[in-house]
Amino acid sequence: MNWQEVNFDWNQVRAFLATAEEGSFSGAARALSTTQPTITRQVAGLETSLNSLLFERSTRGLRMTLAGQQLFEHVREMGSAASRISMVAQTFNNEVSGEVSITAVDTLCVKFVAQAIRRLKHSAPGLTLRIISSVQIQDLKHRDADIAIRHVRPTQSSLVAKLVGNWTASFYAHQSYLDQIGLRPDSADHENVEIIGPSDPVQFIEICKGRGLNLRIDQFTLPCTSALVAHEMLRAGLGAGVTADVIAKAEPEFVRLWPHVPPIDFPVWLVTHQELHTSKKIRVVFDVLEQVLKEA
Amino acid sequence: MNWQEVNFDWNQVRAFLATAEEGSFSGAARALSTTQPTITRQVAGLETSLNSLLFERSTRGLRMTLAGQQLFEHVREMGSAASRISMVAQTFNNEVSGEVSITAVDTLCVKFVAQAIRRLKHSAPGLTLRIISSVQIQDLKHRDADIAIRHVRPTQSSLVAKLVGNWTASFYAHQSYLDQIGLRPDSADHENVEIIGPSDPVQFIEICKGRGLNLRIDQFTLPCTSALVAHEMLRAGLGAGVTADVIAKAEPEFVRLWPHVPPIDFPVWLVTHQELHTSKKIRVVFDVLEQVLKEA
DNA sequence: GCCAGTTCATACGTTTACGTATACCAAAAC
DNA sequence: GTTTTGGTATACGTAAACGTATGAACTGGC
Repeated sequence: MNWQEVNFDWNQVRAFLATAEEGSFSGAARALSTTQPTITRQVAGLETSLNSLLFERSTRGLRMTLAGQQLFEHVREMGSAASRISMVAQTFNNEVSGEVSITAVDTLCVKFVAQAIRRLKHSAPGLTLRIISSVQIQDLKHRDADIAIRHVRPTQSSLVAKLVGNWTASFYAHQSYLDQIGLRPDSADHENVEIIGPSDPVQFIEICKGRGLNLRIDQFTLPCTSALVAHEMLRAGLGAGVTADVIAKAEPEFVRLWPHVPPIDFPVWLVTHQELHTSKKIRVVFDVLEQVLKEA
Repeated sequence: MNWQEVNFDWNQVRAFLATAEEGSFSGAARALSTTQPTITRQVAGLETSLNSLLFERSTRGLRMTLAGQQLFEHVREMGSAASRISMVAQTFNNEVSGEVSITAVDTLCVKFVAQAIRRLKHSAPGLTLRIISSVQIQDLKHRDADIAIRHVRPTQSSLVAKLVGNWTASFYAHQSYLDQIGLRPDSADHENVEIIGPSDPVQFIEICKGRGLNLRIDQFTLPCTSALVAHEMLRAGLGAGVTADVIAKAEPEFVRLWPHVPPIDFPVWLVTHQELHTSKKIRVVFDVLEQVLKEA
């Protein structure tokens, strides 16, 4: 390594990375558990070392310069490597204690992750589980979460994934809703059914059409961004919607609709970072989650 | 980025990298232009943060632990990214001043790099050229040099290379040596000729055999690790040896031997890092070197 | 239009990390 | 055997970086 040319402060690079990610000095300070003047100083110091302006400052925030954008790519790679360092170091710790974070769709969090936590409370009492129920996919590569439950096969080579099941989902409605609109469970009628569904129904309509079910866009009267909210809407008898069969079977009042429509099947993947997979505490949680999901 | 988990000091990682590369805290301190207590502290701090011992200390030096070795891989990648940051930042500087380092076999340094320097002295007076004449190939990726003259096509994708010539090399000896051993220039006799050659002649003998010249290993009485030293030995009339024709033709007393042996041909590549190729000052030197080498 | 909640910039006292100096140890050179 | 030359560890005064406090400017809700 030619340290003559690489003579800038690496912590200042870290400040730059956090600032770029958070969009402000103050935000970076919060993320790094430090103060805004420190971040401001560090970024200014890096700008001096590299002899380039990284951000244009204004009273209402920052804008990255062209130079900053070009450097950002490599700065992010530095951050990725730093992330891997912390993960590999985790590996050396054989104690099953501390925190493990899990991300999944909220309905799964409620049912299966809760079940996993219950079991771990006995077998690994020192463990704290952080649940990140998120609609958008969390970035495992940068360690936003340790373990994820996903329904598509991960493509990144740095992740290890295990297929723990192939589940199915069907249309359901609460008995009270059927009574209300006067629909018989075995009826194929779907003209006047209101659908509780995703906020962007276009793609969803296509999937249904492939299965012989033609829905109109105006039937999607209750778009929900959260699957858990959608589930509660179903239970409240406000319409019909798609639910995983394993979840619906726990609700005695849920009635499956349109038996002629074949269920939608989807895989269930348990995913973690390859560096973390050898960590004892991650492994323990991973294995329990696998067990719980396979039992479903 | 999850800064909760990546909570170590990045400068301490830099200290670890330098220590691992240099093999000692003191060496790392010299490389980073700081002091040994600082490096010792920083590495100790990293060991605390990562909760792993990185080096086993003894009074006569260090030995990296298994944990250190496993982490080193990612630490090095962090260093590579840091290196790229400095290179990209160079790019923004449009002034043709400062330092540019060139690495090449020493004979080429003497003849062509010197010629390039002479031209640059007029066109770019603010420039300082550092010449790294090295037998082993310098690591351009980590910026041990900015520009290299090589005789094999570089394989690394992060390097840009330009073919500036296809040169030939033949056997030469000084007139005085021929007089001494009584060899006629057009003679095919090579039984009693002493060869000034590489320190490891086995591979070299194979190449000669392929060209119809059978040399014995005991003829290599003057192995040289430096091409420049070998050249001076030739000039001093101590034996025969292979020299690039473009270099030999500047020596009026050099006589080409064994015309029946076809010349060895080899490519001449001018190489730099892809990130550096857009830097103004690097570009200026690169272009002059290209010009000089193509004229040869 | 005003006020609460942002943002970045700046001044100043305190803490932290650095460099100097030195002790100590082991292997190589004399 | 002694000296030289490498290395790490530790103590302590100094200098650099940090956090607190505060100011100025802009946004958005009321």
